[in-house]
Amino acid sequence: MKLQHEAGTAAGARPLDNRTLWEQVRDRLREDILAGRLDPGTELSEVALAREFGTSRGPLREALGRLASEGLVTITPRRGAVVAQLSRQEFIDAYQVREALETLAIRLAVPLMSEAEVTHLRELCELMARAARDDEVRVFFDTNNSFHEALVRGSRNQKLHEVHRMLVGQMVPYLPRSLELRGNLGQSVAEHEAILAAIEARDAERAAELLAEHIEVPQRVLESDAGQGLFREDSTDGTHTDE
Amino acid sequence: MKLQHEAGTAAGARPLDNRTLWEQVRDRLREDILAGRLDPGTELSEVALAREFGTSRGPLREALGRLASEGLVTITPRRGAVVAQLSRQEFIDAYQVREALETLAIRLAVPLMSEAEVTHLRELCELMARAARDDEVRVFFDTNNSFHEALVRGSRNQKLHEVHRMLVGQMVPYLPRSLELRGNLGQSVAEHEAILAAIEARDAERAAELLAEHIEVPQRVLESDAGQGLFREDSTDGTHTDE
DNA sequence: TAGCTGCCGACTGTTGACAACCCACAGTTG
DNA sequence: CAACTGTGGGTTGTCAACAGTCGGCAGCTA
Repeated sequence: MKLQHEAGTAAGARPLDNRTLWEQVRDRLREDILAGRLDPGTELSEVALAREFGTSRGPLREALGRLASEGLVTITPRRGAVVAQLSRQEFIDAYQVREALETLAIRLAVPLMSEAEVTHLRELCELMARAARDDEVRVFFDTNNSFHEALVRGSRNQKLHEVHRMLVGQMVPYLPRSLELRGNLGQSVAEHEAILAAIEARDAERAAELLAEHIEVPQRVLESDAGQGLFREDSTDGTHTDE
Repeated sequence: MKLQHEAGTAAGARPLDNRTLWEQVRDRLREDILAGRLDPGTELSEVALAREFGTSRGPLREALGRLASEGLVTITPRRGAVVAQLSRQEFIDAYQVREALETLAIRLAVPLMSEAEVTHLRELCELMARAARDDEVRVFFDTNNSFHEALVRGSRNQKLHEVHRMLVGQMVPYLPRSLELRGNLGQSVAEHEAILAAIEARDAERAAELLAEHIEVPQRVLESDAGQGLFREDSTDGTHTDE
């Protein structure tokens, strides 16, 4: 093996912009979707977007294709691409899977996380508390995501991290609205603090239980009657691409 | 809404081949990888494959891109594509995630599966027993996969099914070899039968426990010392595409 | 001989054009 | 008036060609 390869370029010698065009397009589109600037169901015309980004249709097709594999857009052959829509059932399904993933994550993470990582969690928790107090839903939402992602990162499981990010990515466009459903943010903050306490006590089992309960909250709300209008009603095809 | 849209074409009126070229290419490449006809690390040249399939490079690039998002191939910008390789650590990681997913699946599936589905599981179990007796590793391997997939399908959770298929797809090229590590196939058959018994008794909790133990078997073997030469040693980058 | 420099071949990234397809709309027919 | 059919605009699918980049090799220099 040579001696190049990552880990050597900390900062200051970055290769300018070695990314290809379609990678840049993909990342920008992903950002737009995740930030809510592109609502689910929005049609994504290749020519229009190509004009907008100043490229040809090639890189755009490539980008759309990747985002489709991530579940962020839905491509129908010869019909075009739209920002992915989740039916209520699909969203509930995703929530269940997410619960299983994060439960695994916290079980792995509790004995593995460093003090610094736990401290970081505490900071995020305090940020959430402040955002809840000031009713800054957007900040609360982002911090909440950071908290859960930090947990997953703490598991030291790369595949878990990948799968989790993909799944959460699909849910993100709907999360702000489901957060509002959750009722007061205060309770959510309390739940996070309880989880954090269990982590600080290095009690993996209790942390996992609390996390499972925490994640189940919006799920129950959805399974009841509230929040009917958030999702499209027909459950024909959602994201599946083949077979 | 009109009255077209799937659900009307059961069989016999298929639209010949409405699939696009790149979809066909993707599916054939995926088959080749999953069936082991293309070993991990094999270089996938666009021009060579385009000639082989009789298309231009366009559809091929598209297909390779999708497979990359599925984790089946690894694309390095300006360097080309290779069949994805997993490090031992990544494989262990995937096994852990798979365990969490299938545990969730069986918990959901046990109260939901119909008698017909359980019967199907029993048939698969018997097929595995026969394959194990005759030492037909390939048949055993395929049937084993069918068994686990049937469990996931029984959960009625679409997202779970998607994520599971993606993950298993990444593991498949390495599974036959890890199956050999597992030792005698007989024990595996016994484990499956125990799981099936718990399902037939509609005991979700016991089924989940047994399944977790069952999946952990090859994991433990890997974490010990055996099977060192199966994976590449460097753990630089595996499948991650960004961030 | 060891190390560096510059070229060369091969590959991928990107583009623009052409062809095929789908949907919507208008016109026609009963 | 309702339903069907033909046409047109706009979209995506595919192709072939061009341009840029990378890695290896030959040749030069010390």
